[in-house]
Amino acid sequence: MTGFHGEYQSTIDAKGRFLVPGSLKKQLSEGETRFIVSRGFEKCLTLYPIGSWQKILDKISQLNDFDPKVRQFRRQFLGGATEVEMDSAGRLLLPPTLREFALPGKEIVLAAALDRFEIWDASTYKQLFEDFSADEFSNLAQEVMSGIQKKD
Amino acid sequence: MTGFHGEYQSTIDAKGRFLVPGSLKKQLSEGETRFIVSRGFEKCLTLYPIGSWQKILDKISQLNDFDPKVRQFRRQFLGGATEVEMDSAGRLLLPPTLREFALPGKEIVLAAALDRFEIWDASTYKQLFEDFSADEFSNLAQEVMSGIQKKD
DNA sequence: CATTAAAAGTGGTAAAAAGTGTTATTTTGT
DNA sequence: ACAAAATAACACTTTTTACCACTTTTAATG
Repeated sequence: MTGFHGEYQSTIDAKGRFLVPGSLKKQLSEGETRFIVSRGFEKCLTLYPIGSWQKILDKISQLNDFDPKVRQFRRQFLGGATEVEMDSAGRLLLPPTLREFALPGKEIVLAAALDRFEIWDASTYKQLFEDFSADEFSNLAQEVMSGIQKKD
Repeated sequence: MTGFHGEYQSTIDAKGRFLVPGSLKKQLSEGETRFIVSRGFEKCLTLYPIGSWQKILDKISQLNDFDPKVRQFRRQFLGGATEVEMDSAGRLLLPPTLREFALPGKEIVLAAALDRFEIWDASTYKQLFEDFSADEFSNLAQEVMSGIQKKD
């Protein structure tokens, strides 16, 4: 089953680590301790269990790197993608360049996103919802979901 | 699997050397200390482990060298390509011409790019991401990943 | 040429910083 | 209240940094 769910808070310690919340860990397979962190599309990071990442990487490595657009995309997407592993206490160490990119504060939010998680700065994340009215939400939902064919 | 990952910072010392970060070294095979550095397509350098370089070289040598365009490409691509070897302390010495080409400052970033690394001036690299909106990114992603065909 | 001076390259070391692991204490949920 | 999880504090190891010393190469000069 590859659909994560939930929204968790954590804090980054003095060494740049954060504790993976226990309730999130329960969604991971036994011994699933390795991840890839990378820049997200918005000002957040993305946390891929190693399996989810591999699928994406396979696709990208088939692209033609002599195409400048491919290179630009690759840099945005792959640049920064770093493997991290939970330590004995269930913590993850974030690479400095990525922390600078998306996590100005110590408080973070881990939000499930299909087969991966997004890591947000807590206040940035909160802002996302405050800036977004119920109406806007409803309209967006309609727009986005209308193109989807129902499966049976 | 030859997919490098990660993004690392380093600094060039007075003699033009930089220390290969320990976490990057872990991704290299035992005794893999020789590399080829060359000009990248954009304002960066490319660092090929000797094996990755060989693959590209093989491709290029299959091109028809009686075609003047091929010869021009070959010169451009191979020109500047220099072999470098890690010293006893795990440092790499950069050829002056290449440093002038892409690395104005002392702070650099090494970013994984599939089977090789790109070496960027730190502030140039940071700029890459700051100048790039989430919208542009997702458009590019869509374009590149969906068959690569769409032109305008 | 031979000699010297300057520059470039190589290697090593000590101090600082970063990363890792452990334990104890507090908080939380059941 | 109890067990599990989160926090905080600390000790220890490894890596990185910033120097310094030495060798080799290059260039320059008499």
